[in-house]
Amino acid sequence: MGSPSGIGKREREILTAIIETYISTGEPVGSRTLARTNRESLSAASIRNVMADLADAGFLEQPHTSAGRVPTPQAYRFYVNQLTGEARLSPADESLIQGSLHGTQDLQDFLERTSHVLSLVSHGIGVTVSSTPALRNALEHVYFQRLAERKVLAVVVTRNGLVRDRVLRLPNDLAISDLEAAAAYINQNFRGWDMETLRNEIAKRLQQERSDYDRLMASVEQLCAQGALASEGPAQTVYVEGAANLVITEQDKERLRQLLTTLEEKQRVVDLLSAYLDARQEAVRVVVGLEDTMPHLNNFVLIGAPARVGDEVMGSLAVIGPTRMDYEHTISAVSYIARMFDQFWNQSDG
Amino acid sequence: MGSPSGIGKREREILTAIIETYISTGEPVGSRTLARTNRESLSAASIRNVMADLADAGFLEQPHTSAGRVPTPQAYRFYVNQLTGEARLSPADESLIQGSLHGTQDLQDFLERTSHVLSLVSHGIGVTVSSTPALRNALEHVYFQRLAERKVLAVVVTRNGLVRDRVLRLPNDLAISDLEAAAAYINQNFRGWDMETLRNEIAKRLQQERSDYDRLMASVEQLCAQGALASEGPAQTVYVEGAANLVITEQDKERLRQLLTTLEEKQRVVDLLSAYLDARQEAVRVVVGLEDTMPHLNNFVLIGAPARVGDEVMGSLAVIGPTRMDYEHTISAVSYIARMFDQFWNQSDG
DNA sequence: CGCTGGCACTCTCCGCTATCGAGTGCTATT
DNA sequence: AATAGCACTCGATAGCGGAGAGTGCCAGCG
Repeated sequence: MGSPSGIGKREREILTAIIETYISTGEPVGSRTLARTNRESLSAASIRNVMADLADAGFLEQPHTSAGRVPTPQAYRFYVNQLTGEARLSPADESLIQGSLHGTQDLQDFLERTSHVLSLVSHGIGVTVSSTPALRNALEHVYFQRLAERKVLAVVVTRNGLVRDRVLRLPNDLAISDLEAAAAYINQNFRGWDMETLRNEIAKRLQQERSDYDRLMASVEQLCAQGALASEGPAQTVYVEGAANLVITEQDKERLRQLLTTLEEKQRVVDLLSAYLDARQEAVRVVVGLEDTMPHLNNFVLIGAPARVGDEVMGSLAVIGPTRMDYEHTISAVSYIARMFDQFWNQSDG
Repeated sequence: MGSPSGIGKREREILTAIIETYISTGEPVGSRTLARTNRESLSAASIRNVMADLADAGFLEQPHTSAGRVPTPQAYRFYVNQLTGEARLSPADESLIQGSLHGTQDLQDFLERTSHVLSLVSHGIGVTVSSTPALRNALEHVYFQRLAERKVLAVVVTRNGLVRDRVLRLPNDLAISDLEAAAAYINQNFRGWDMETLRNEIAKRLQQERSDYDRLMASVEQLCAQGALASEGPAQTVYVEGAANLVITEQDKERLRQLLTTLEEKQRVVDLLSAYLDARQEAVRVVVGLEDTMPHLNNFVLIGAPARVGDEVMGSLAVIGPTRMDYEHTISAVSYIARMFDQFWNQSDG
């Protein structure tokens, strides 16, 4: 994949040069201009030959006959693979990120700020999603508050510091004491449990011990049935920022509209990230070729990483940007923030 | 204002006709086309005369000599004033709104959905903001959860159902029992209090009774100092949706970028709404001429209303759209949702 | 006196054509 | 195998001219 058979050093160098000039100029690059700008000057004609080969191999395309060549997704993949990944973030960007994230209070806050600063430094769209709580979603504490007749506020704190609140409408009214008992029962018995298995366990116990705990279990069951511990919760939080950057990138108005519409449908964004970002992988991942899953997103790349603390995945952060973007820079930014994330929570949890 | 001196019935009718055709076509309207489409057919020439007068009076403008006339902000204000406000929302829109808002759990949820549905029915930008809690912000319940050493989660439930959570870093560690005592103290003594006066009262009692409650009051004070009951809280929540609609409206790319950037800076949006939406007023308010406060927003209108339950203002909802938009329709939509808001909370609180 | 029709004039928009520049592919040459 | 030259293609740009829409003004009609 990284270096397909039949591609030698000369070809690789020229391909890289083409991609880099295309990224910086945005216009199809022709043999002549390339010959002029390139230091080890080969003649334009020789470059033409190489370009023809590269086009045959699927790395280059022509918008139309007699225009310059444009890199294909395959070319970008090649390019990304041969990046060293050693580029450092500029001090200016580092301090911008530090500044934006300073004083972060909790996960939601962090994700919101991150999506914003990502869009700033990458000139793309910054996207963050809190991890689907279905995975490793441990209960820290639950607490019920009676608001009105048959109306209860449930606040669930998960181990990773996510707070989820939800107003429940119950079929029967519960007294404050019932609620307190239910909360105490759940907190004592199930702290640290995964929400999903917790609900199953409660259902099971309900069967077995119906006679004993009758009143208590009835309350618990009623609360659970109304979704007090729903693991879907109020869906994942999704933050998308930097739509303005899209305007610069995209010339086709109709497509721009579609892109914005897509980004506003949060579920689509969640799907996109979860389709490509594997929670297990450690490093930054670059996906060229989003058009497979999302047709409007041809000519866009996803550069993302899981946001994790130790082993626990709390969410994902990503930049969606045009294929012609500064890869090294954006990759460093994403990985920098991902590292900051880990550090930040370790330091403040320890 | 509504009918400036020197403007008679004929002028009013023609002005209205001009505005309406401009709204529906989007193109400068000329005397000939107007003469053709209008039922009580005056000749084009007569209309020209009237148009010249209206232009002198500041209601119409010409993009260039020998183009049609375009309404000025002043014309829109006239137009909006003479609307009866009797238009009903179409059943389709009503059910769209009902459907989108069905199953709403809490205020944040409501505001988020509202901004979305507003953008859908108005083809503008839907904006909602939760009211600055500085006003009438009564404490319902507070609850503390120890997360780690010197790290405490504070969850504050306000009387209107807003839940605010915040992670506090304390200078000294507090035991779980300290936290429980502090919460109990606050809940018992200050339920229903305004957050601001509450903090002052605590400071006062701290002075007086230092000797007695020493340990308890120390905890309480520490928690307050770290902002457990901060009335600013994590700022107002702001929801902006429908950026895609902006794309259709706006032709100038640079301006589009600026608009999107502005809308992403939440504070700007809050400022905008609070500048024009008076919490005390009951009805829908239409503001033509946003360019005074926000230069990029020339050619945009704000149609908004406070979201209130009885006397309490919980937030505001608004549509920002191009000056040429369907005013009657949007006004009904905004007012419909504002009414639904009141109903919804009355019904579920009662 | 107000309304109307007519006329000359001014713009913008659209399509057509000619031209230019950048780029390609092929072939002859070193 | 690399290079230089040549003919050809295509997109972008500028200039031109006509069509359409609109205006202002003036003279005539009820």
